[in-house]
Amino acid sequence: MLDDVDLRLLALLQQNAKLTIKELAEQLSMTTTPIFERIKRMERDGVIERYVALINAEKVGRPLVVFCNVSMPDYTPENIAEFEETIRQMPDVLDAYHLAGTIDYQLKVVACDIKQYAQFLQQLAKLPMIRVHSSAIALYAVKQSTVVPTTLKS
Amino acid sequence: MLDDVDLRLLALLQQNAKLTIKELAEQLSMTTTPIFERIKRMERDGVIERYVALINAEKVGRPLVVFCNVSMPDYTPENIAEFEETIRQMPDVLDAYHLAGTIDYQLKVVACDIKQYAQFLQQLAKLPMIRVHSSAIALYAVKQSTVVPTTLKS
DNA sequence: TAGGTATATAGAATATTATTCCACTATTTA
DNA sequence: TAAATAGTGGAATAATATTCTATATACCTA
Repeated sequence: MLDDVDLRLLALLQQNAKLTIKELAEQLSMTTTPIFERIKRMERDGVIERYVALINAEKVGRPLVVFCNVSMPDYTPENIAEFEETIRQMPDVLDAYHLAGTIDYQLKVVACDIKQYAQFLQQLAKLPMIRVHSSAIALYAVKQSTVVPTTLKS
Repeated sequence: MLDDVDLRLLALLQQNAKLTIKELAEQLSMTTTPIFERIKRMERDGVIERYVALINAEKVGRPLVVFCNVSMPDYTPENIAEFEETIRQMPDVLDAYHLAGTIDYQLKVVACDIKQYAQFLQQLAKLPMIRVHSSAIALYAVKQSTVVPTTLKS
């Protein structure tokens, strides 16, 4: 479904979505027509999901990243659906993964400071279907990337 | 440094970087000139770091997300610098945070399958300055967002 | 109060880019 | 061989970004 040109195109667009069709074509040694068509096809097919601006969290007053581990003792479909929907609607939770193992969920939370994170935890604690297990504060980000590798292996 | 209009502008651009100046101006009930200037200013100031395409990891053959916890028993500046630089150069590691606590590091890794993740772990195991502590496999993503909240509190 | 600064409106001109077409070519496949 | 697929090269048009100018407004300060 995706050939080598597609994958290299995705690599470029993941690094910089502002590259023009012309620049992309040059870097891939092709003309603009097929590049344009490939991009549109991948947008249509959902390979490219969206284009976004990445901003500096510190500069908008969110310097704190905390990983919050949560378990769900009563693991029912209703509890799962309700908890996950609640999480999706919390803007401070940037990422949330359902994990295999005893922890069940890991939430990546951004906060202004510890005090605000404490408030966040209180919100979580109100949810009856989960138990907050532990929080791990990030000292700093070693790496923060949105670039999914497109070449096989590494 | 950032006023309310800036923050609302950032909220829009974080959702969809393809919005035109005109559309942004309309949504903020302003004219195009100040919107254009505000964006350029925030790009210059590093508030907006970059524009990227977000792609569907599954559709490029990376359906697996694993969180890998690593500790560094001999916590020296040299070991820290070397390990972190190694991590930055591993394309399968999308995110890496230095955590407060016993775990030290958490890596978010994307992989094609468990077999490839095993190979990744073997690569990590070669690094003499760290000890791989545990891996947590993500069953699925409840939420995946790059949108840092720009309004105070939540 | 008067002047200066910063930021907005409104409109226009130009440059750049995206988007859509078309004719033609090369390669692969049925 | 004929049809289908994907590319080249070029061109036309529409949409956008970018740069400017003139003017208005609010706010701060001397």
